[in-house]
Amino acid sequence: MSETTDSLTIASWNVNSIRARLTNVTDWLTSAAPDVVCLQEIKATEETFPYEAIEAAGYRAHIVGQKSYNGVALLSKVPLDIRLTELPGDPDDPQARYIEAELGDYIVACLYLPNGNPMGSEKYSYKHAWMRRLGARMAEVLQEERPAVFAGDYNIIPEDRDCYDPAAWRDDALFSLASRQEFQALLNLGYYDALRCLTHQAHLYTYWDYTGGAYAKDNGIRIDHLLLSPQATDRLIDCQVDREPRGREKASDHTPIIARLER
DNA sequence: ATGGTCGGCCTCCGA
Repeated sequence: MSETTDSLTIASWNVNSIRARLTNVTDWLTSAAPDVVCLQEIKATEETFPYEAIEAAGYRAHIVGQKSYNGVALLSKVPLDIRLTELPGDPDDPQARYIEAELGDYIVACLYLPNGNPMGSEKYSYKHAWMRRLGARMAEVLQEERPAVFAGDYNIIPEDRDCYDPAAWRDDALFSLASRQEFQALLNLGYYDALRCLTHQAHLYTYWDYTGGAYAKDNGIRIDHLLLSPQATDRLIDCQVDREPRGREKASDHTPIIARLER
């Protein structure tokens, strides 16, 4: 997607360590050049985040960091105002999974929803509690009646067609009936799945496991999503998955998803 | 084919 003056491009990418992925990320920032980039699993803190390299690529970085695990970042070519650095609803939650900003009249949230495996574990109940907190926040934002983009790794496969082998994933926390229902509840608030608004492409997956040559066999799943408020949906021009970074050396297991909206 | 692959970090956990 090339830039135009009257549009805003917003991308989401789980990079699985910003330091291990640095050249892949800066190369992609230079070539794809989105205005705003939501990164997940940066696995870095303010002390270890490579601010200089990101700035050299033309982006200001705002991060919510954590050592070893999780961590989210908002990169932007244009100024934005951070207004939340944690998901409301549990002040004791120590995991770095949420950052929210304003950019003009837009609201942009970058989220890393818990994986939740194995089913029935404390991780699974944490995932579902986190999704209910996210729903409460998304309902609040909806009341502002502004264009809002909730971008991130949702760790949810919404439908059979978003998975190379639905039967194999039936009892996984990414595809359990309860997980899919909780994701549908987010849409039922009044949000739209950007990729499903405009396109009917063959390849919509955003993640391929590192094991077993999954990418070469296209054994993928679609778990990275951009959910849009009605006001953002009205401004949606295009939404694409960019598979190119997944095929490179030292790739993340996820690949970026990008939307273009009227500014 | 009862395995397989990453990243961080410290010999295992999370994905």
